[in-house]
Amino acid sequence: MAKNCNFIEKLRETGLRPTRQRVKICKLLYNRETTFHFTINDLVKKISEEVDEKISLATVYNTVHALKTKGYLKEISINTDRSYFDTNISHHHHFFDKSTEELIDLSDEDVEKIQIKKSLLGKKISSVEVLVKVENE
Amino acid sequence: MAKNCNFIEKLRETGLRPTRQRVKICKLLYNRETTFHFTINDLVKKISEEVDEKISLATVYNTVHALKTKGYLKEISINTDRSYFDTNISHHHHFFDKSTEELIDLSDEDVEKIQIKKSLLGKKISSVEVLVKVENE
DNA sequence: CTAGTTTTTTAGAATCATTATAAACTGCAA
DNA sequence: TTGCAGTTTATAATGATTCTAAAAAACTAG
Repeated sequence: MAKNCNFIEKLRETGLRPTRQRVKICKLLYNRETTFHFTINDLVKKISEEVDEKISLATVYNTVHALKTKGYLKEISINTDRSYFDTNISHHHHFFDKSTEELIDLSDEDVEKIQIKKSLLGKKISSVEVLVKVENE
Repeated sequence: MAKNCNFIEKLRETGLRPTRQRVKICKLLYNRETTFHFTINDLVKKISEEVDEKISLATVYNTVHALKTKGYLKEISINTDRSYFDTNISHHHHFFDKSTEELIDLSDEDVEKIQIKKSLLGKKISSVEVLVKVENE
């Protein structure tokens, strides 16, 4: 789902009906230069500012969840009180700025390859994620 | 706070009054062979099984929070719906078994040193944590 | 030891993010 | 255009966590 693409087709391809609400949310999320890191609250605020139609809170949750399930969004766990989502779905890591509570992408190449020397019997690795917390100097 | 130590002294040293409830919780958490990974819910269950006195939920939360603040517990963010805590406060990483929802320690030596090639102006790194999610093969 | 002060515990209420519900609505295929 | 499965919606429910205010316990000084 790159910039300016046809969200209607994209949604349809993955079996999500391109409803008014979904298309509007997708435009907000993906029609932008850079990746977008957000909490549900951020997104709701953005909708109320930039969308000409009220979208109910439940729909925002439903849509974000559907996009996540279809692989269009990544969920990042920073702390317990709320979920962060990331429109960048490529494999990458994150900085989390404790001062501003913002997430910043760390591309895969920004982190030296991670070697895990231990393995667990009967288990396979499904993901390796690095979270680098930063604060003001 | 190693195995079998005197919790009364330990607590007092950090300015926490060694109340009955705190001492009992500390015994549960630290009087064991291996490190303990738990959610509040796990701990409450353990208390009801192994402690001869009811400890109110608010006290469990208060105590865990106080121990965390004093550096006796580490909080690990895996997902949004609940907090995990770890009695191992040394620098280390984690496996998270998606099948059992269990945390497993990965010692610092089990992970090849992590090099972050990018830095943020005016920010310093306060922690680098690796979370390796695993699932059944 | 004891009175007085401070901290802690407690049950229950409050909060906040998220999920469930069930009725109304909509996209779409026939 | 019609019918129905998929969606949206307002609102209620949930569940983890935090708050509150009163009672209890721990400490301190005399």
